[in-house]
Amino acid sequence: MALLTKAPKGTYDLLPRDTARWQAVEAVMKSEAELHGFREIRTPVFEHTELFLRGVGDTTDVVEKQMYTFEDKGGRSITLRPEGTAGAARAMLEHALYNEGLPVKLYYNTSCYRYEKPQAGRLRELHQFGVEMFGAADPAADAQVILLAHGAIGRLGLRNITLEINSIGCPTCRARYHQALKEYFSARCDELCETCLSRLERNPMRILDCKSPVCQEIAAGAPKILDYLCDDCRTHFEAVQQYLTLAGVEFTVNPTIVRGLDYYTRTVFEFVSSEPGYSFAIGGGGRYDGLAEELGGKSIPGLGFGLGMDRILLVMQAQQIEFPAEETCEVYLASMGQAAQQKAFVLAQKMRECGIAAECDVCARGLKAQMKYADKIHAQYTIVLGDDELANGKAELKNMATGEKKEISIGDDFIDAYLTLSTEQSDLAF
RNA sequence: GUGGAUUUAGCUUAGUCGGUUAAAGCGCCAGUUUGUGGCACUGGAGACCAUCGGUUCGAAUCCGAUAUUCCACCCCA
Repeated sequence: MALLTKAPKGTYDLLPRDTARWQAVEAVMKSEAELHGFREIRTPVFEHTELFLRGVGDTTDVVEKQMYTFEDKGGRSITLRPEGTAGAARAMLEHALYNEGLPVKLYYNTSCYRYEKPQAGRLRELHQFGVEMFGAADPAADAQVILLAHGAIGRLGLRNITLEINSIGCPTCRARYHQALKEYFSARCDELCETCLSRLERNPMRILDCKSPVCQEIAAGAPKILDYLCDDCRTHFEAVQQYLTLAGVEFTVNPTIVRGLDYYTRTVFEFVSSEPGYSFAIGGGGRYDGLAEELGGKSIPGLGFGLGMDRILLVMQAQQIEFPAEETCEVYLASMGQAAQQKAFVLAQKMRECGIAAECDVCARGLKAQMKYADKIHAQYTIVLGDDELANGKAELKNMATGEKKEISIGDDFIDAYLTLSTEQSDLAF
């Protein structure tokens, strides 16, 4: 039992009682993306391993330590996608979507896989909503993509989320900055903590947000990325901020945002939750102007973001954000005896054919049990059928909220009678 | 990957110093005189006490390993 009835580590089941909220969140994302002119793309769960080595970067933690990679029966090295951008970029290039007019604007809602050590909001199967825009190099594109994520987060009603942005420059100016950082920290390497010593070579920018007080003090005097941006990158970053300000979006510039994927250039951003117990990034993204070329395609700029659906749902739950009511049964047809059960069966199906959510007994239970069930599923109306009703061709339509009953025909005019009565009732409610 | 905690019915928990049929609330199923939900009452089902092993006459309880979830790192959505 222990093994067979337990979902694998770092995964979980989405149960019927939870799917409605997910659908609600997904609907907001989809709607916001489509408002911005993005269209859905669905790519395979697995790709050639090479795609992520080249695209995401073979020295990143995600690629080095966290990929689900295996050899298939044909000897190919296959990897479950650890993120969504590489696959979308691959598909865009493969199908030459850039010939259908620029920019190419894509969105997706998919699961990603990373071999993580799980914690709350850190899973091995995670769900991301993401968008990618290709062929737009202008800062207005950066601002629009950020605006899209910002809009979706706002529409969901999330609170305590801050937008943090940074520019990590182009490969040229970033290399100069890394060099300057290395020189600065190397001079004081005997004071740095052990972790930061290892960061010195791998990713010196990480030292900037080390939690050790000593490192923080040293980092405070370190060179700033923004001072090392080339003119083009600086102008671009300033323009992005200007657009965001024009749009009335609040943000802070956080020079320590680095992002863990190699493909990023220039603008990077994160949406960070400060909800107590849930202080993590619920989404992030940036520009990746070199990605398409790195994948062997034509040089085409790009940018996008990923929002962590699992984390967003966690925060929404923590903030007790209300979700729209679930679809519930409209009419429950209770019955007593076989003839009535058959009649209920037929009437329920007739209602469904007219688009009315109807249920009837399929457990051959007693009337009381059926009424309890109708209550449990929040049926709006019930109708009880028995020998008397079958004989008279009439039954009572009961409003479960008010207890009010009205006579209803169960003959050929049943649907019409129901529609008339239920309309009258809802009119009364207003 | 490192360090620390957690684990008892579907859920939330109690369980004394190791002592025999592991307890409660909620939920589920059924009944409360034969045709109507919510309230109340009564009853029932449901737990190899995470798993495997060890100590012991005896383990939910002590020890070990493994697993799970969570926390801090690492990293990230």
